[in-house]
Amino acid sequence: MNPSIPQEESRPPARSPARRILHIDMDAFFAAVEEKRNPDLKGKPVIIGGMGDPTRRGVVSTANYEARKFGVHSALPLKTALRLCPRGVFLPVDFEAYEAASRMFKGVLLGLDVPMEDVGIDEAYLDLSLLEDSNEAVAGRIKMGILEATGLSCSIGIAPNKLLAKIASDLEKPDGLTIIGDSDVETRIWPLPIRKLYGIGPKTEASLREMGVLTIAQLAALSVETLVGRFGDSYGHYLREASRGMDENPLVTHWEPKSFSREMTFQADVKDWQAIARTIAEQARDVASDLERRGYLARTVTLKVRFDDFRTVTRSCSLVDPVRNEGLIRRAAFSCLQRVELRRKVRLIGVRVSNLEKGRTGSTLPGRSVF
DNA sequence: TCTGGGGTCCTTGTGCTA
DNA sequence: TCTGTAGCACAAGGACCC
Repeated sequence: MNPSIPQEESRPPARSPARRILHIDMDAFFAAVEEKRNPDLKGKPVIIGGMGDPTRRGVVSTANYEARKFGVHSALPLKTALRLCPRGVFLPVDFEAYEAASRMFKGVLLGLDVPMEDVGIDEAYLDLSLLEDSNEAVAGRIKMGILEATGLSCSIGIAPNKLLAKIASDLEKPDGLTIIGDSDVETRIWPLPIRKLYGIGPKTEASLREMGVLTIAQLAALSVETLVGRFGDSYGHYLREASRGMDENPLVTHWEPKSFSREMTFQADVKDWQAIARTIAEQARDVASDLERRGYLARTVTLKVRFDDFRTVTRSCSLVDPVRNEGLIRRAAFSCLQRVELRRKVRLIGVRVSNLEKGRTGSTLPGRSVF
């Protein structure tokens, strides 16, 4: 609810004016970029992830539609992907190439001169509410523009809010266009599995399945008391509204970062304290460099340790004054490490800085540390 | 058996202070 | 001075997203 609009208790809240929100999602983006620069890959199952070596640790970032026929999907361990699709073409993640393509397709979107929310490398929302052109005309222009600029296809969803637009863009992939109105929620959204709803991940899905809830319609039929009792006040109310296609969230056209982090999974689990210390030092240097480059200072340093049994612990400490100094971040991370019992082998180490505030660039302020 | 990396947001527990 | 409580900040963990 918009806090700037006074509400009268005796009347129902005024319905906000109809919005037209477009969500665009590039089709199998990383794989499409790879196929574009290497046409020999066309028609082959392409799997992108980690260092491109499926015998090493890593997960699938993107699989093209041919690879998906074998059951390969995002977040699948590369070793499993290799077992499912032994003739797949495995490639390393080339972020620079994907970011270059991302800038090109977002350039097309910016050309429309409407509010845009950037969502990661291959997605965006546009607010078309003030445009006079039809949904089909705008979508057609975007698709043509992106195809000309990048040679890539995309899928588009248009709906009265972000939640529905995102679901819509996923309904007809690849190269799809789906337009959903308020009155389509029962026929188009409710039959879908709960996992299609933004914010429902594997844990919530499992919890809802235990309750016999498999579709969004079944979720919408639950009382708010049931949902709040099971999932808490905030998330319970979110599920209630989302299952009914309700979402008043505005587009976020500007935001400040809340944290910077680096983490690394070792190729083989380690017990060697020196290897762990070296990694922490490198990660402290990298996050300090992020702070410097982006012009921020951080007050909190957090160390993350994942053991060979996948148990994860974090330890954090806050400094008296915010810093971006590599040495102080490293010392803070080491002090956190001293509070972790290293009885098992370590699988992953990570360093995060948070509690950010804007600071001047061009120096590595020493800050006043508790150390 | 296998489970990345870089983020955000929320919940819960705890300690401090008024 | 002691005790209970509310509010707040911080720490830790978990779920989710791309």
